[in-house]
Amino acid sequence: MSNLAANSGANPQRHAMPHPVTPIVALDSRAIKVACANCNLRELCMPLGLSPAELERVDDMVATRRKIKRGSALFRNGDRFTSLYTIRTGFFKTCVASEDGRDQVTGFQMAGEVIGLDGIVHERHTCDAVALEDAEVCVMPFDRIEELSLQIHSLQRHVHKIMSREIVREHGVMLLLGSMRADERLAAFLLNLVQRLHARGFSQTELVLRMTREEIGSYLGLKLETVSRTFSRFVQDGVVEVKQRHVRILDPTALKLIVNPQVCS
Amino acid sequence: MSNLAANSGANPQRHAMPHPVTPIVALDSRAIKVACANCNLRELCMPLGLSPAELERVDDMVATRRKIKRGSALFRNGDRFTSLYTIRTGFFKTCVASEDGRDQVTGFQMAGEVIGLDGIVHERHTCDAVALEDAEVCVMPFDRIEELSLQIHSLQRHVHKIMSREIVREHGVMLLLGSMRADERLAAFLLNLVQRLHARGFSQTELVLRMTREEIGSYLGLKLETVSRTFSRFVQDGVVEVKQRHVRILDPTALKLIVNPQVCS
DNA sequence: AGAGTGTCTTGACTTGCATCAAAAGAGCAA
DNA sequence: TTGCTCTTTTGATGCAAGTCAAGACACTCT
Repeated sequence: MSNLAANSGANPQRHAMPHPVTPIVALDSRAIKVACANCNLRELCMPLGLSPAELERVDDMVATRRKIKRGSALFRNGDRFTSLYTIRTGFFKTCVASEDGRDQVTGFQMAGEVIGLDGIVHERHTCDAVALEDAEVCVMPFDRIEELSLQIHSLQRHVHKIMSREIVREHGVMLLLGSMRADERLAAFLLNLVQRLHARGFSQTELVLRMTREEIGSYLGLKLETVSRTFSRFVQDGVVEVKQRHVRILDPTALKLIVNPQVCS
Repeated sequence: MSNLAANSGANPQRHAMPHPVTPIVALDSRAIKVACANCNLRELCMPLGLSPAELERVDDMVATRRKIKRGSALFRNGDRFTSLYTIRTGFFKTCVASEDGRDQVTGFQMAGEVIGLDGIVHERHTCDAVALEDAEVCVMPFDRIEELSLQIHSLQRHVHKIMSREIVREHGVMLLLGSMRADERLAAFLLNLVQRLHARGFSQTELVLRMTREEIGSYLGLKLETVSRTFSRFVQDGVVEVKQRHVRILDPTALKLIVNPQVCS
């Protein structure tokens, strides 16, 4: 069964990293002075090419940082909207609920990604953001973001891009939910996760799921049993190795082929 | 079968309007000078409370207007992004396609709504916007929008809200696609359409679908046969009257109950 | 009016996923 | 350790929606 089990340390992904990729994310943050200027997530959450002077003002924009314990919420549906949040460490899910209690995970967010955009329209949040592991976020009061965007042109553009990116991402999810089969959905999900992790310096082939089968199912419009069965089928077919939440992708091409039946890429 | 058939004139919805609601939309636009200042869609697409001076500058922002024939595209996936568009008249669908040719309608847009937000991130559009009937849009070059937002604070806020609204709307679609049955989806779809039409001065109970069953199906993650069958079931149950694309809602409460099994509202 | 095309409805059958149920495994506290 | 809970897997069965196919209907163009 290989050494997947051996990776069960505090952060298996780091041990598993097989490439000479500089990790953009330093998960132990004690030593690092917390300021945008020397934050290694900056290129994920801030526009490039800021002058030192501008960087300083952006630093002022980030009011505080906030730690969220695993399982508790950064904000909930109905909460007054005040700020956007950039994830420094940890992993979140966002979910909406219908009046009759059904709920739907709308996304999973990791370091460098921004949450809270849903709150802007009505000055209230319309979904829950729950930490799937102990997390820390930068709190950026939206008033200040708007103020500063008036002065730093590239920040304004950046905010627009972040929102547009979210819209495009959701288009992709709609495509997935509207027209894919269970195995295609799960394959697309795994590829997306691993690609985002890779962009943060982690392995391209190995990952630890921070969410339960039920949460994956909710995101993908499937029941947890279906998620589990589909994982099992992937294992049978030699496409991935799964040990609980540890997943190793053995055959990335096969996964891509599952998502995209005809054309390989 | 009642007078549904009698409504097949040029614009049945207007005849059908039963309330003393001032129509915000004037569908015949010949007489009206086209300028934001006296556009009756302004309160849908622009922030409230602009000064006359500001209004004039907003007018300058709207570079041109553009007519799109039924069936042709305002923009297509891959097109260079330059502008956002506000619909003046007509009806659009937006759709994305996967590499292997499946496609998914991501939304239907009507007068006063803004399309093109998807293009901001990568300066290219990632979906097609196709007119479902002859249409006219206001072309707003995005550069100018950003420029003017620096000066008109409420415009900046407005742009943010429009994007956030789109994100929230898509959350709703994800909930629908991820966790609802066919009848719930179709009921939610009808209620949403009629609600938006009502906000534009049309009937709360009667509407003309501008799209085919297949397009509805694509949007709702269903096959056209399922859409058709579900319509038939609604008719059988006396919830709606359907004659081709003319739909009359006989029992709005029943529709709401279908969407929201437990709690009536 | 008639032919042609695109759209919609309906029926018969199939299937992918949900549901229900049971048991195994992992994690945690006493 | 034992007991408890939460998560995951797997099996048996049912059903909602998909697929395939035929025909009806509506609209357009000659």
